Amino acid sequence: MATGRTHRPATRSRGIPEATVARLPLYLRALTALSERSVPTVSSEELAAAAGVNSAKLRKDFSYLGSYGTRGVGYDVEYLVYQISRELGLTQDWPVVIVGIGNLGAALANYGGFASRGFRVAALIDADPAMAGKPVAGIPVQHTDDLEKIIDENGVSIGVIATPAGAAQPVCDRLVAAGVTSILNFAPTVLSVPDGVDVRKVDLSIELQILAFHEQRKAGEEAEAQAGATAPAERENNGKGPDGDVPAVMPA
Amino acid sequence: MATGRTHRPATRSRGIPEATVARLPLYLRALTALSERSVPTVSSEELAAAAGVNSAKLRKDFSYLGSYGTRGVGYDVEYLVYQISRELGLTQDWPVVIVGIGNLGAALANYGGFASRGFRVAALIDADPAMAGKPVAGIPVQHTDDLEKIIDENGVSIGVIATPAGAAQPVCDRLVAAGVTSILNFAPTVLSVPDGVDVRKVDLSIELQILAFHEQRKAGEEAEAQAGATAPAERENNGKGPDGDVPAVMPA
DNA sequence: TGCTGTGAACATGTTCACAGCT
DNA sequence: AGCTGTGAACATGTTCACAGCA
Repeated sequence: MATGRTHRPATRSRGIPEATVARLPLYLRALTALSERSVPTVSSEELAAAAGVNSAKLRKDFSYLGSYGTRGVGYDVEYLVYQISRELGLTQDWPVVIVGIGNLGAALANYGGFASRGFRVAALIDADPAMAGKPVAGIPVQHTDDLEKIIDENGVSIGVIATPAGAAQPVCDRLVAAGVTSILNFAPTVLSVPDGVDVRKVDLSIELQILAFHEQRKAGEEAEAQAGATAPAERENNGKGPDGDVPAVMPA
Repeated sequence: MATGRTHRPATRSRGIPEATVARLPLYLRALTALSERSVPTVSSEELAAAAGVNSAKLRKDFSYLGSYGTRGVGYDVEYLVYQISRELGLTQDWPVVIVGIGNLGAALANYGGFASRGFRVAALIDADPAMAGKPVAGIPVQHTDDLEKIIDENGVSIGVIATPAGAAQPVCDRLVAAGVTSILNFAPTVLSVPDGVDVRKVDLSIELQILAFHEQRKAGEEAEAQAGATAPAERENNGKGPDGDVPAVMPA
């Protein structure tokens, strides 16, 4: 998914699996909480529980970063916090712009989790002239016209798109043209970007739909269990044919 | 993640891979757009492009649902829309509650993508008495005290948590106790739930951190390419110790 | 003794390439 | 001829189980 690029050929492996990268922030959060409670060391078992994964996975994940633990003891909390932060690139400052300051954009601007992790909201951008100058989360909203200038002056390489679906691709194109190489997209659209640009998508309704799928399956299992005995081999219809039950057409 | 549970032991397979389930909403969205433009059929190639995946994957995904295409022709748009909707459980109505009506909760309440997919926001719930009665997205906010009653009266099985991190687990417990079996969690916490309850997590800052990782890697590769020669085998620093920069503090 | 670190077995997911139907 | 549907090869991710170090 839009992510990988050329492998690191020379030097050492440095190939941290994508699945591991996705869990590092989780570990980091758990470790930060321990750090605040001044806990000096944790075992893989304890930390795994706090992060909601199993300990074998956690140890394997950490093994990709290096040998940061001590056998018979566990991991030094502060040291691990530092190593993971560095690995994730959080020891540097990442200026971020948020484009589209509606409900969601405002929520993102106010979200504390960004600032505390090295992300700095450098600017808020919206297409509505009425918004211009209005402060959101203490930051004045700027107009889309100045997008390129803003990106350039702040050295922004990460952009967040929280516009309506229709505006997302044009905004994306402008961000990329202005030099942004990583995009977090909240608009319900597939963005197309040139090679070398990473896109991650967060889609609220997709998550709900996945839940609905499992929810439905639970209900089905109950019914099945009640009915006793062998379930009726799944709606037979399946043989194909635009017949079957039910006409067609979606809600909308 | 948090999703799977006991495998279906008996009966027939009906095992749609999790990865496929996660893509069905994507296909559905692309198909709905085609449907609106009254396009009667699509090839796997076209649909795959619209959904941002490759065509082999799409065909494999559909093959788990059944043989819904026509060789030499493609897929009937309306028919597929219906089949996927049914598979995802979207042909039925899913009442949903949103707990925590801050910026994010309000954004969710206003989000059009829910209503258009069979999800109905049955209630908005917040702990702040000052919010009670205030309408958000046309729906009056109710107080947390009535949570159980609301769940019960509306037959809610899906809950969305958009509270601050600290409130998430208690809210989750109450939702589960009241009968909710699927939870979409926006709070930056690991929720623990009993068996049989599904949790999906959407974490804004985690996504940014993953982007930062790749962004950093890009920068590193450039530098390396410029500098030529072997990279300086990992910052030696930090022989352990509570030095480091390391910010700290949890989101909120 | 008690933990980490990791090879090896297993499970899941993706891609290829082509047989088979329309 | 043109497309779907799918076995088989491959790639990635997870879990097991234990060797090896503190």
